[in-house]
Amino acid sequence: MTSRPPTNAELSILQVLWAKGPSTVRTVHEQLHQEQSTPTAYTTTLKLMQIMHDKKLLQRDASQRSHVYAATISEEQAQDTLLSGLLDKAFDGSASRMLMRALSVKRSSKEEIDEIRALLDQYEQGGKRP
Amino acid sequence: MTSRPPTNAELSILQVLWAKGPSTVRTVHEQLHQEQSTPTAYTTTLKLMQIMHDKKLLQRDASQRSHVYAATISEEQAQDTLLSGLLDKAFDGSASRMLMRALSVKRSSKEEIDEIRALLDQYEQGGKRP
DNA sequence: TGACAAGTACGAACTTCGTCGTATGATACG
DNA sequence: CGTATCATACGACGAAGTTCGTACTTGTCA
Repeated sequence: MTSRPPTNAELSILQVLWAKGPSTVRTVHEQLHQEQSTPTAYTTTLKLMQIMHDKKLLQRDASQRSHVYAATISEEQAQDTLLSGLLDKAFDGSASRMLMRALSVKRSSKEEIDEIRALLDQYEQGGKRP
Repeated sequence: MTSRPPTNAELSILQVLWAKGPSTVRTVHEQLHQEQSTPTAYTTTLKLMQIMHDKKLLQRDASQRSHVYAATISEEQAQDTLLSGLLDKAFDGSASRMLMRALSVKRSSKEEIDEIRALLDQYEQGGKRP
């Protein structure tokens, strides 16, 4: 029953919805249109969102002529799905190994490094458990 | 020229090759066969590896009857490709944001946390740059 | 040498994703 | 009212990935 992680196109749509809250297809499409280097047709966005509704990735209010869609999963949930997939597939489940590569890829600033340290401290304090 | 990241099936094959070094299709297939919950036919592995050779993901020595294949990219390179894709797509390029989710997903041990801290120290010292 | 084992090559089918065109229905407004 | 506008629904298609069957080639060995 575990459905697949959101695809790229789905993720783009979800991101608009997370940022703007419940929106019509028109709104989402226009936002994407600005971001995309090679924009797509309106009906592409529409179909994608309909499919996502079938997949329960979106819920919709069809009481108005222009249906209003909202994400059914949070950004964090989506990130977790994607991340744990990658963690398992490519890093043997090791978060530290993954971070090591992430740092090598990303060339993080001193600020970000410090932020990560703070995160670790916080994690050790808060998220403790038997 | 930037080709796509390796797919899941391709990644499985690469992992065998990374672990065992240059190998025949037979060797790779038998290894996968053990790991897979629903094993695939020999010719599937063969075809995949042929395609990967076309894509330059594998190189091969065809001097013997059983061709010997080897990965043309390192595990680290593949991880970087996958990771930077996910970082861009889902985390707005922020390594710290990603780590935060990774920790929440993975429930890391104290040992792993310490390891990450060590990594950060090392990163700050070594990889310094203007 | 002839038959069997084991290898490669290749085409075909199926799935998922992403794309779009077109049909059809509702709304507004002159 | 009639027509232009804007929405949804839906079918089709191409690319990519994955799977497998089958044909062909090559080596082995009794």
